[in-house]
Amino acid sequence: MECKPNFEIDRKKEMMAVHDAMDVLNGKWKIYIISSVCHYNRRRFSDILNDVPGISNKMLSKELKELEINKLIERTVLDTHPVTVHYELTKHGRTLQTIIHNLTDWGLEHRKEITGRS
Amino acid sequence: MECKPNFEIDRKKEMMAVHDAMDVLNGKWKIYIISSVCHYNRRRFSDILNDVPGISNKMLSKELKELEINKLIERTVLDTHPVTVHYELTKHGRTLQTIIHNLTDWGLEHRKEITGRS
DNA sequence: CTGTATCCCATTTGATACTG
DNA sequence: CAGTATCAAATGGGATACAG
Repeated sequence: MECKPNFEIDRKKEMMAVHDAMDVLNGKWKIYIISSVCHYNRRRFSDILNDVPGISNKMLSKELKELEINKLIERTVLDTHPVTVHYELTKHGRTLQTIIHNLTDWGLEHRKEITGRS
Repeated sequence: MECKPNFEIDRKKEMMAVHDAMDVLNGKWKIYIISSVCHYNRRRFSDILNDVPGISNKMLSKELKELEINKLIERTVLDTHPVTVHYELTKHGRTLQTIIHNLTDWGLEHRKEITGRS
């Protein structure tokens, strides 16, 4: 088994990469926020607040900041009175669509599996 | 836009499915545990403890139970002294490989994006 | 409208010790 | 080896009030 050493290194790298990805999607709300913004292309703070059932303004604010730091969404302040703020996915953020789609498919299959082929 | 209503229903369903999936992968350790078990096909408690850096036996025990409840892993007790316990992925658990692979790829790209094309 | 600041509770996680 | 028990600490998250 001369492939074993590389095998191990690859596994470390894989774990790190998965960790990076999960870190970004972590928390109770991020995927829903992304889903909301992605779905409408461009969305305001209070719109997202309505889109995501149960989220508080505090949490939304916090999560949006983290998503911005991770360059997944872009925040645009419009000079209106009172101010309007748009959020939209960056190009990088849109690359998450594949993952969200996979998670959706898997989630549907999983529910079947757990509930016994409902 | 006569497609709007279905659009909305689909979004709810999608959110629910993604939620189901994230629920299962939730917590700090599950994906690493899955990754470990998957990688070696069959793995013992203490092996996983070593594979996943930083995890405590309490957490490992708890996470393994949840994974078992969700039918992602199977626990086998061998009648040795002292007892040996094997964990392996179920067929359903193995379907997570696609997602883990996607997360890995995305994580690598994300790191490039954040660190500025390292 | 778009947030920020507090306060406070619940859940999660870690450290350590112990059991069959 | 494969866990459990217990206590303590950290974190997450809701409610409410307030600010630009």
